[in-house]
Amino acid sequence: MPGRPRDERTRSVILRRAADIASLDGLEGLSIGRLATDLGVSKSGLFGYFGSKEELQLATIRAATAVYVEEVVQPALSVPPGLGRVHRLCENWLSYSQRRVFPGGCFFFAVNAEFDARPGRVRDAAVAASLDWTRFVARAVDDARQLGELAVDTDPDQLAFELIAFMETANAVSLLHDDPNAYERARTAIRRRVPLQKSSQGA
Amino acid sequence: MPGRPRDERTRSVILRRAADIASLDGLEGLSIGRLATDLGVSKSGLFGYFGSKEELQLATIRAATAVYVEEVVQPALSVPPGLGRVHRLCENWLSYSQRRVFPGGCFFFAVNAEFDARPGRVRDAAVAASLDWTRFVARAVDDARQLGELAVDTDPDQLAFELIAFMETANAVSLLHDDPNAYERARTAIRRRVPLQKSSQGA
DNA sequence: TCTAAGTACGAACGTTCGTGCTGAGAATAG
DNA sequence: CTATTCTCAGCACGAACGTTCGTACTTAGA
Repeated sequence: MPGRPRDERTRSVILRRAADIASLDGLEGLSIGRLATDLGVSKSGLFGYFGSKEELQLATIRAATAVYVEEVVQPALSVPPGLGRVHRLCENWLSYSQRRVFPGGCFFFAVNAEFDARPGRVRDAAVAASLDWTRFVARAVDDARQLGELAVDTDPDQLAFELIAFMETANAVSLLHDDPNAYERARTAIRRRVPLQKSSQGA
Repeated sequence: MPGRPRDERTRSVILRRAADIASLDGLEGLSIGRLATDLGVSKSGLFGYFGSKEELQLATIRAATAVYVEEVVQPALSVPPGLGRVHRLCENWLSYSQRRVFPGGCFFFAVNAEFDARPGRVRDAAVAASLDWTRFVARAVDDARQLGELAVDTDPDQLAFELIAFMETANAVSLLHDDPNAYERARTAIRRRVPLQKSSQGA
């Protein structure tokens, strides 16, 4: 049973690179031999860290999740609940995608599209991460609603759907058409959909 | 019939199946051996139709484009320009995704996400198809605007971005979370963003 | 009927994939 | 110091990949 007691720092270096590659070529396009060559270690040595390709893929998703939480989620939690947090959340996401924290744009956009029709543990992990994120956005929206900063009859899931749609499409368009305007389009759409300040129609 | 290229009907059967597989597993996950086994022909025989994997991928994109045009674009052209056509376009797209014309949802959503960061002819073809579609939607929106059915200061590219965002995200959410509500969310978002009938705020 | 063209086949090429096994060398315990 | 443990590189394996090749078989035209 290999995989466990190895150097933790080396492991995280491997996984950070794995996430970069996966954002570009997908988690299937990520091959152990190529990753090993890339990092200047042997294929079997790297393999020993994980024990199987599927474990490597799952570990890569966990590592990417940590980056995502640090880049997008955490800094939004430092803002009090309400519209401010909603906007901060969206801006963090757009910045995370635009700055190419992963060279292939949002890691999860790539992986979700790759595994959305392939059963297995990797898909399950991707689905769970996506669900967490969707709920987090909906919660932030609902907080703002309950604080009276959005109309009482606002459907948090519906609004979260629309905000996520703008963000992910900005990511997609920017990558595919190398069009930096995509992010400004998303920002415009978000501003149009969600008021910047508390409106006068609170409950 | 000497001199004729290989049987055109067989070729299109191959490509239709290739598009189905690619919508599920991507154009890289589409392997010649598997496709041949799937269709009950020899690998080399199938290979002879295309000459290289890249040519097979390009031909598959062309075949999928034909399906897309027939399912989404053509029937929208049968309704006169204006808001009606815009709504028809969106509804055709959502129906095409929801009915799983390709078993993995929208073929182009899968392929675009797969190749958005990989240079090459396949990417170029995907980009071109995406650009055509985006312009087609923006044109339909602009037609409606010029007919006075949308506010004169409507930005067609911006609105097209938002509509496409709703549609593609419905496709993604439906696949990943097996959530049929996703399409209704998109329809709700579209109705909210684009009036069903000509409003009173025309130019 | 004979010939030429052309399709589709099986076999095999070299490469890369994921995955085991083995053995050298470093680290650590007594 | 030796003895044990752990890590990683090297090598080999079988399978699958895209691709090439030689060759039966089919068919059109002379």
